[in-house]
Amino acid sequence: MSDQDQQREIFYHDPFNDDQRTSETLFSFFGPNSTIRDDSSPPNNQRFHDYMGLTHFLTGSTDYNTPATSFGYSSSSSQLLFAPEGDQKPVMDTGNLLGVTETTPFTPNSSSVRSSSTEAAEAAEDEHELQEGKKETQSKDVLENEGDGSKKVIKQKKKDEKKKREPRFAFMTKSDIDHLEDGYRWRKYGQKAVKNSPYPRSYYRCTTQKCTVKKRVERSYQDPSTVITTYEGQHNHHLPATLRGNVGGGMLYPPSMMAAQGGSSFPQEFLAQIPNGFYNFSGSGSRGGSGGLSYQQSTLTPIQQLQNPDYGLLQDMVPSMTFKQEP
DNA sequence: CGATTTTGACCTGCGC
DNA sequence: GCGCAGGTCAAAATCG
Repeated sequence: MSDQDQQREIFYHDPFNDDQRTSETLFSFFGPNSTIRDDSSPPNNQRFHDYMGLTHFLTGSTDYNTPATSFGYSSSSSQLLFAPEGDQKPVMDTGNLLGVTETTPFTPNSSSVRSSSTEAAEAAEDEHELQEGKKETQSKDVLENEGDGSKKVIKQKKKDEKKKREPRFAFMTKSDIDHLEDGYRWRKYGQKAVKNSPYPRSYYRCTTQKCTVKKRVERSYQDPSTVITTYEGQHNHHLPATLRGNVGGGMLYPPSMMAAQGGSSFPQEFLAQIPNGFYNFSGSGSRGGSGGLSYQQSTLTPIQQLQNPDYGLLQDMVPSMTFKQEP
């Protein structure tokens, strides 16, 4: 898809016309004065609970020592660009939801952003199904060559296994840290240079067995302070029981998060993507320290939700969101 | 010594 | 068909 198309088909979200529920529900819990709706307990609110767990994990992450400037409330400006499959490119400006007035225009011309939005959007196409027959054929060929092609056999098997395209969600985070802690454990499995960008893109996979969630992390070359994180898939497990530098669990939630534990109406799919790097918890002492509790909000900009036919639109995932199309 | 990262090779899809 | 770019694999290196 061309940039032109992308811009043409953008859908804007008007935060001012959002009902109050939306902002509270979706984003305000990220702030220190947030209010959390506690009016429902969906079956999957465990996911939300999981992310509450990231707090104690992050408590031990002082190694990263993110500057306050990167996570300061005042610097927050955010927007959400949805790039669902097909032609629609809704834009959701969440600046207001975060309690800030300034919003940063999304520039589709940014190649690094493009690589994460348009390309990811394109990647989200279910064209893999079109290739299915072809792949199967290749698979057979490889299997017949098992003598010296064990690697390829494994590769093909894995490819055959993942026919399903997982939903994706990308967002930008103002941070000096490339790989932001989110409570889950990730294993880096690749790194690639990004075209037109001096910054490489890193590929991570969730280390939990049978969990196929992946994420890509890259830094915007136009704004090196911005990290673009793209999640793909949904965790099928809780937070790892034993986390690096963790002592005990779940005792260091900030007030807003404590409140959130009571329940949430957030769809897990959405929540599963948001918290990455949203909070930076600095504990006292080094790794493993669990001393003073302080947290800072990072500047996070969700840029897209990439859905596939197996999953609903984000609007379905987050019913409380409303969208409107600019003329 | 197990877990994780690095890194070059390989595979695939797409545009020309 | 070819070249490019994105994505993945897996051996080697590194880390804790």
